[in-house]
Amino acid sequence: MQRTDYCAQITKQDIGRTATVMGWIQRSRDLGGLTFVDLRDSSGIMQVVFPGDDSSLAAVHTLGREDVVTVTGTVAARDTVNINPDMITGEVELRAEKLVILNRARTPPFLTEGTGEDTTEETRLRFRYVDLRRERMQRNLRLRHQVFKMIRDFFDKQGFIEIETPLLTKSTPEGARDFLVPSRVEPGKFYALPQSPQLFKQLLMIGGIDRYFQLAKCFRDEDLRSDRQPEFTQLDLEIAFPRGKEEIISLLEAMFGQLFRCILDIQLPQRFPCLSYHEAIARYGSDKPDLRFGMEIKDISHLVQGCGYRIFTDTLATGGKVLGINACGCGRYSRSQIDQLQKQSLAAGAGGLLWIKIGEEISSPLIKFITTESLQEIISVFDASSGDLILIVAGEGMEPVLGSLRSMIARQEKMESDSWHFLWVTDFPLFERTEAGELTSSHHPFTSPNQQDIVMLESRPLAVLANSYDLVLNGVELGSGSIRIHSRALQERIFALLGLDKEEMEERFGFFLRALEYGAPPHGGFALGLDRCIMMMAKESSIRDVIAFPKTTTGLCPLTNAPISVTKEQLDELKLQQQNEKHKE
RNA sequence: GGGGGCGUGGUCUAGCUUGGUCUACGACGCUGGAUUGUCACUCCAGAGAUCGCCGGUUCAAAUCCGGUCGUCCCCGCCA
Repeated sequence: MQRTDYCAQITKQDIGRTATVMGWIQRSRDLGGLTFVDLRDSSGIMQVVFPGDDSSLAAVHTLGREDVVTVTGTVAARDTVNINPDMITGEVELRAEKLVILNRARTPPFLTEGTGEDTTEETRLRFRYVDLRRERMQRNLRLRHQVFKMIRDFFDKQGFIEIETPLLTKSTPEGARDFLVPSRVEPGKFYALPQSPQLFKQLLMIGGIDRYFQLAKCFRDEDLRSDRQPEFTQLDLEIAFPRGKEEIISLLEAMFGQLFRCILDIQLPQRFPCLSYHEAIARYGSDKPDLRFGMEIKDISHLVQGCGYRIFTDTLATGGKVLGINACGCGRYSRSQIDQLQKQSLAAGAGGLLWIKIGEEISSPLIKFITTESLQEIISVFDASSGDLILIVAGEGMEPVLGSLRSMIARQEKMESDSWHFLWVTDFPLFERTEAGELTSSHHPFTSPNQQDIVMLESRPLAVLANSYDLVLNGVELGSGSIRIHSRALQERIFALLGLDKEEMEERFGFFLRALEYGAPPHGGFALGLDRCIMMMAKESSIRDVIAFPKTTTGLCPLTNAPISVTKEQLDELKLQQQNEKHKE
């Protein structure tokens, strides 16, 4: 028997016709003389009816969940009273005439109905092949495919070509920890799996590829989170001779516009708003602000200048600022809820948290220290009214403290509306200072500085801005890009500032520096975390729900049990020795 | 590297605070039977658990303590 139809595609138009469907038993309701079976395939579910008087169909009584069958029968209309409005195929049913059991299934560890909330994620992953049958996972994987396909088509139309870059490549000891692969032919030497195809795509530009993209697998050996996996997929792209960052920005806006319109039926604005890094920090306390809600940071330094309150005057005297946000509607917060906010502020690095609660009357620890007029001025700056709570922090660089309070409150107060706020963040500092006091690239060392800042690279490196752009959606960083350095001399200056001497430069990046000397065109590009994008489009809270076979937070695969020990022979072949466990200390 | 939550039949869970009544609750699932319009079918009967693992305290441990493993969340980390 050959399949003629998919379950959920059978409609009233097919009534009277013979159909053969194949799939899994979702559920069967055996009434004795009459049996109903919900049959599921990749398209969905339809009801199959088995009459009791046909002995050739007697096997229906033995069917269990997830058994695999093929059924031939006649499509029939259901009587009006029997129509199930909750089912896509609820107006029809298949009257079975022939049943073949293709395969029996052991009782599954969980039901494939529902979204999986009724079992643990570990069990879902161990039996992923069963878990994937549920509608939610089928939908997510289909969405993932649609996104991939649409991206490929989009960039193809824009003149890009997809080129694969090596997975066995060279460790560039900067950034995340590499996954290493030992070389058999060169004992003691290792390949690294790419953290991104960064250098290869730049080499492709130098190689005369005008527009490159790749749906690239990337690997980073760092601790995992609900939005991080050790291997993940990024949309990597690069163009030669760009019309500045503007060209790349508008390409991505067009791409997202199409994705959201065609896949989610959502119309995005043609242009996404843009904030400079400094503006983002000043207004939202974050370089990836969530614009689904307001609660902007306000500087009230000028209002409290002469108030005489020690904490304020001391802060202002040492160059700090007095900043605050208005937690709208949080005026009802109890002492312990405010304590919670205070704890969060201390954890985020503030010396303390001051508050003004506006209710029937105004209560605040500040009342003793500042005049009623100043208090009223502050309240009006925040546009606060009864029921609001103003949170104030004093110090230097306190914006991120308020940023973290801002997101904490938004989450608590459910201010995160069901909307899509894309945002570009540009003009990041090219460098930042590590704890050890060294300079490090805030993006990556191939990012070009703003043209006019190049003169102060050595004199005031922290003031140099990068020709870069991050894309943020609802407070989540989706990706980042930049116009790259295409001159060897400038690239070497950057490396030198990062503390690399000539020898290290040659060893790590010699091949690349050389390539820059052979006619490297100006170029720039972008890298976008696709798993994260798809997670958000699917409204999932974990990246694992949009990846077919993800790893646990400890990097294990409950399905295959990877990673596992290898044999002595395998290690010998690679000239590797296992360190004795006892030597760990 | 650090902090926190969780671990009890196939699955999800109650019990743990205050050890004994636990011969471990319930639901779903499973097995057998009945059942001709169900769609969370219904009804009857039944099976199924070394309470993650190791050790300690105690007359007595699912329960208290220590360790360990697994898992999830967060900080660090993720150029």
